Amino acid sequence: MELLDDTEMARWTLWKRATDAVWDAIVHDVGAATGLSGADFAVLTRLVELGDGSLRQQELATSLGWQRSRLSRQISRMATRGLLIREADGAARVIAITKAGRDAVAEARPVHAAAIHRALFDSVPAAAAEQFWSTIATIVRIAAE
Amino acid sequence: MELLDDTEMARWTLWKRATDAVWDAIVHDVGAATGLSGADFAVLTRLVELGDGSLRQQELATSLGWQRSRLSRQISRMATRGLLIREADGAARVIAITKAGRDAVAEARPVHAAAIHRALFDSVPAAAAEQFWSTIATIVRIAAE
DNA sequence: GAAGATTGATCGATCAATCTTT
DNA sequence: AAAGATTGATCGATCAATCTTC
Repeated sequence: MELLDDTEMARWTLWKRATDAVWDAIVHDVGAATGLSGADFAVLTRLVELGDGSLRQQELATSLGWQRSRLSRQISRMATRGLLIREADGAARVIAITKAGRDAVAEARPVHAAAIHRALFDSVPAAAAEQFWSTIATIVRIAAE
Repeated sequence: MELLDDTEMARWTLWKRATDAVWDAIVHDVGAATGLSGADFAVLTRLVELGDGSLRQQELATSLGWQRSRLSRQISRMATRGLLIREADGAARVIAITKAGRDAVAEARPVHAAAIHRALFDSVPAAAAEQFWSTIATIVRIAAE
């Protein structure tokens, strides 16, 4: 029945604040520049990178790690805003990015990249980078078990 | 107008997955053991640690870094469940933990601590710890600017 | 009926507007 | 009016139930 000691509590608080602050900074910058939410951006980049503009909804869900219903609603909202369209293919749906969606993601990407550099990469000293990123990789592996 | 190169993209994806996985693991374990959400747990531990059981709503909001309205609604839900009570003090409110709230947080704390160890601390090699946590501290400082 | 997707119900978060006490 | 808090409206997330196409 152990609890966290002071150092551990401080480290946990630090971790929580760091992870929130990085995400908030990126969402803020991308949103301010383009009006896209984190979810919007995630969907659009997958369409462009994995599917060259279109993907089956199923594949999109898998690559995002989202529930079907969440993606369905997200797509509805994005379709309303003209960022993508839904095309039927039998029982399946193919989601295709529109011109407006491509424009938005093209505008967002450099902002996204710059925000990640500023909020995250720039704080990791070059000398510590290897070690740091390998630790993060270990965390993913263990935490997701 | 730079974008992320492959290594950077991989690192960013890794970071996002690691931070999500750690939080999800902790929320899952605490929720499964006690029925408390991350927000419930955050509120209750502040009451106990900062206020020895009760705090002005204002102070609670500040220490959580939450908007007034969010806290107000969270407190309403928690009061309904008997985890705390609201007491008027002029225009202010004093939030006091109940017996049920104390029991819940007492049950949750060791689970929370164990989850943090497993999902986060155990993945940071002792030899890299100093360096790692000081990098996280730098990230907080820079990202939150 | 199995695979793929959407919908209803409900909960949680946020903004702006409002109410209350001093 | 200022400080403290709540409420209405709306958006987003999740679960279970439902609809559609094969």
